[in-house]
Amino acid sequence: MTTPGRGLHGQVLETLGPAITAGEYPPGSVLRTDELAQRFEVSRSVMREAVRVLESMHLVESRRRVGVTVRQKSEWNVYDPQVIRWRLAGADRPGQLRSLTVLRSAIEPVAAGLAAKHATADQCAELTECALGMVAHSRGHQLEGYLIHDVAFHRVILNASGNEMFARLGDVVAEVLTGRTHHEVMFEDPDPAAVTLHVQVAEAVRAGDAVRAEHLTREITVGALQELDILAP
Amino acid sequence: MTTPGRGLHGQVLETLGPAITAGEYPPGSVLRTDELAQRFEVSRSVMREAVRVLESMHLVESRRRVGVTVRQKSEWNVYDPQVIRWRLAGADRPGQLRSLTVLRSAIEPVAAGLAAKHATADQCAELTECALGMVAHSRGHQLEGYLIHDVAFHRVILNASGNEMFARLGDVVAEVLTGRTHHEVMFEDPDPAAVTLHVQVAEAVRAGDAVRAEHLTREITVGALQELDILAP
DNA sequence: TGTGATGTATAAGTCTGACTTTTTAGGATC
DNA sequence: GATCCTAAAAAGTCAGACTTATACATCACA
Repeated sequence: MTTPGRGLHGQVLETLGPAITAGEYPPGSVLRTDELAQRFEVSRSVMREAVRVLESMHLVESRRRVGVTVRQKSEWNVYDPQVIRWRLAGADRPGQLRSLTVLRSAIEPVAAGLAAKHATADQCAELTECALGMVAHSRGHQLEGYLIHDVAFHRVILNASGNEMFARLGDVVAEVLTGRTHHEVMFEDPDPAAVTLHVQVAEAVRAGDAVRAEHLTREITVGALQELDILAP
Repeated sequence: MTTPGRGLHGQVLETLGPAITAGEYPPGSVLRTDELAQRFEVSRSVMREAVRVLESMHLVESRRRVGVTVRQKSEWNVYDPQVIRWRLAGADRPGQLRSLTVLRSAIEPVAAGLAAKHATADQCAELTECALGMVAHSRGHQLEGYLIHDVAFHRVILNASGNEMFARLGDVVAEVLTGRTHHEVMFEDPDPAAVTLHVQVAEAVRAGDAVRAEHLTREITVGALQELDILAP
């Protein structure tokens, strides 16, 4: 799924990044480049490049005479796909999934509304195809096939919104949906109501009915929130 | 406002980053590290670190025997605060502001709804204070004072939502609001209706009325969209 | 003519060692 | 006790040599 560590510095990041995001080095911890270089058995220049990347993600801050300090969690670039992957692979995976699901619930309905206005004929067709694929795989424990079409469906919606910021969340949504299917409790077939909603969203988008598309998508995301017990009493 | 180029590699990024995001090097363009190092009069190691940062932002891709290739715009990490700043400083500033405003319109209402449920007493007090500050500076061309309280208001909402993904958009919102006041057409005093809405949102959050807080905030963001002529007929 | 193996040039990748610069801690001085 | 000075520590910078992957061209063979 993920690109396997481009170069030596990439391999270092593959273990150092998750370690930091997992809180193994609590905020305020100070690391030294030389020591890290020894620990990972790479040259200083390679380790420096790795630190630069962590710094650009706002995970650490490098200062003279002090060292490489781990930043507060609140400063991290939590939208960086790499950071998201690291956190999803770590201990606070549940919390991360909840945060991302709430984010989805805010974005996707609006994206669907915009998609109803801006989607091309090709995108409408693709959307319908995805929805039909979901229907076709909604029974008889075909979870993998269902997931593929589900992910594709939401990607099309986000892309068709015409907003680049929304479009870039395709990977995040994919990660959340995949995570739900693979790691969370989901042995049974998907909720038939959810499947129907997807089909209806595709129809609404094709019909150019923005209000309806937004409303239906909101129902989908409410369902996602309920699965994680995120809802007001 | 922004940290002025930490280190030599940071200074290089300050001119190379904006150049790439501005499309000065179109996607597919190939740069060579050595050549760049010469152009910027820095050593190869410094230039390599700069390239690593650009690579972590998915602005470029570095491959052996080929060079440093500029990626498609659709691959960029558009949520990276640095990338956002670079783009806001460049030619496609208007488009960027529109994208971010649409993003706001999706996020902030949901954030306000969550804030109504999760805001602490301190946050409620701060919110009220901000709203009152906005009222106090809403007449007589006190745009700067108004802006400060406006930015603070939205930051509190996002933080009080309790969602880390929302909280991290505080800087983005600040950038959009500041941009609107400073660069766009805004000579007149703010719309009184908008000021009232902010006060009402503060009240709703304090009262724990999530639905009302969300609805009122949606009205605010609709106003922001209308200012940029983003709305369906 | 097309296809597959081979070779080569190229640019990134890596390592090392020496040097510079900034910043902080701690001591000396008043 | 406050201020200044000194020394050490760690990141930062640079130059040069070497390694490695790989795109591309060349050539042999079917």
